[in-house]
Amino acid sequence: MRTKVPQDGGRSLAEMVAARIREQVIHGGFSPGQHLSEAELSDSLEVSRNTLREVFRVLTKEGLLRHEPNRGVFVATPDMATIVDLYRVRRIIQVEILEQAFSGHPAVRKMREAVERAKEAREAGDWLVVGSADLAFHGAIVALADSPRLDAFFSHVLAEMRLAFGLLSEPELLHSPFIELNEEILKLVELGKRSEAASRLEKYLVNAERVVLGAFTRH
Amino acid sequence: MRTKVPQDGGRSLAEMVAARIREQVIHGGFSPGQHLSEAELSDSLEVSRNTLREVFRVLTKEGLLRHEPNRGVFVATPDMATIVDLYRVRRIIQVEILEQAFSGHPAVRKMREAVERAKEAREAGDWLVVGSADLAFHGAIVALADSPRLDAFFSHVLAEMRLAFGLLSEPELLHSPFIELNEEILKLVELGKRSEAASRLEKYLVNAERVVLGAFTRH
DNA sequence: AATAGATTATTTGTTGAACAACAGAAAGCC
DNA sequence: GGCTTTCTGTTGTTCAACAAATAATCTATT
Repeated sequence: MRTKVPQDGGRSLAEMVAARIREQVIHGGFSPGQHLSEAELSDSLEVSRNTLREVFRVLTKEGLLRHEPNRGVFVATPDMATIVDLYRVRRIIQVEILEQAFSGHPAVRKMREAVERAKEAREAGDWLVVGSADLAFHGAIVALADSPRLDAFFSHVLAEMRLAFGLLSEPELLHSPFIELNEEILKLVELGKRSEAASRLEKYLVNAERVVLGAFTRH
Repeated sequence: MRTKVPQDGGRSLAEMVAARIREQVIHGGFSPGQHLSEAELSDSLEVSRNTLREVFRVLTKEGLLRHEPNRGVFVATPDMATIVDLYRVRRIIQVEILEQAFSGHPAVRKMREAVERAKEAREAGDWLVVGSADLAFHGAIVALADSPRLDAFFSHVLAEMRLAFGLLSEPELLHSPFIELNEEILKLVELGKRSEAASRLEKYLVNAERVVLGAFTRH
């Protein structure tokens, strides 16, 4: 299947190939643990092997691929240890950020938009959009800290979470129960009740971790 | 100056070239903002341009280099915004980790070793080692969280801090006053007084940020 | 039938040359 | 001096080649 990456003014080909593969990894276009052959993929994407290797280095740094010297590159395989670590990271970062949040911050608007979008998508039964909105809500929490480094790091965390969620076939179970909770956290932030919001978020994360680990166990 | 990277059993050439350049960036072998010419550097390191490009992608992701499409790669230039963000990241991550630390954790030993090493190096007047020990102390704090992702992220934070410190010519000012404070934090952790340790660390970070920003202003 | 060792095939890691595209510098014109 | 055009140098990408490492296959032994 030849799928040449179209040119998008301004962006380098490597960037676009990276975006393409990132998208495919996150949305299950490759199997977990799948080996990505340089020769095959460069052929099907119609790019040179060297360009693809640059892309592999970048996506490996983002945690979506795993590079083993002399053996090649594999799609990352989130396992239970991954889930545990991701939620640990989130508990440390998100909770602390919320403890220091202020309600007038522009990112609160993004949190609100994400909650509304999730509710609409739930009515329409579009669980993929619900999931995206849920994760966007959490990215917006991190954006409260005004830290480009934390934003970038957390975007990798979210990408890995999407990858992990993609392994599970229960989007409704993963996201639906948390829409009301997100709204509650949002309201607390809007009211300036930071400690309560942080406490609520921590409970949410502990719960969500349990749910996700449970779903992993059933696989 | 031709400086071929020696072969080191098992590691790929790209990895070793990355390590070489990382070392040079951190220790001031290049000027801040310096443009790194692919042609020149591949020639002087005696590696192919393609290999070097892979390395550039990796180090760019680590924050040590800045890649501008079609213009090339430049050594990162920590400015005051960088310092502000790095300390913000540290306040969010390190303080929260310390709030949850337990005194029996193996990383407490690393913290202790770093403090001892700093004290010895201070006696010997070796401020570079004092600085490394100080940063290792902080890496050990993060290691208390047992999170590979936070460890990796923080190692980049530390590399950027080293780069920033390298711009300043006052190692004594940057590190000496904090050896006793590190020991105090260590003692509190060893005694299980987490909140006090966290509070102490927060004050330290606020102070250190001021000192570093002050030194930047004088440059 | 299972295992170990040898051989073969495939893939990755690296190189170097080539060329198109882009950015910056230099030259020319008003 | 300012603007435009041309030139130069560098980056981005491609391709072909080859060495090294790993995986797959085959053969021999128990």
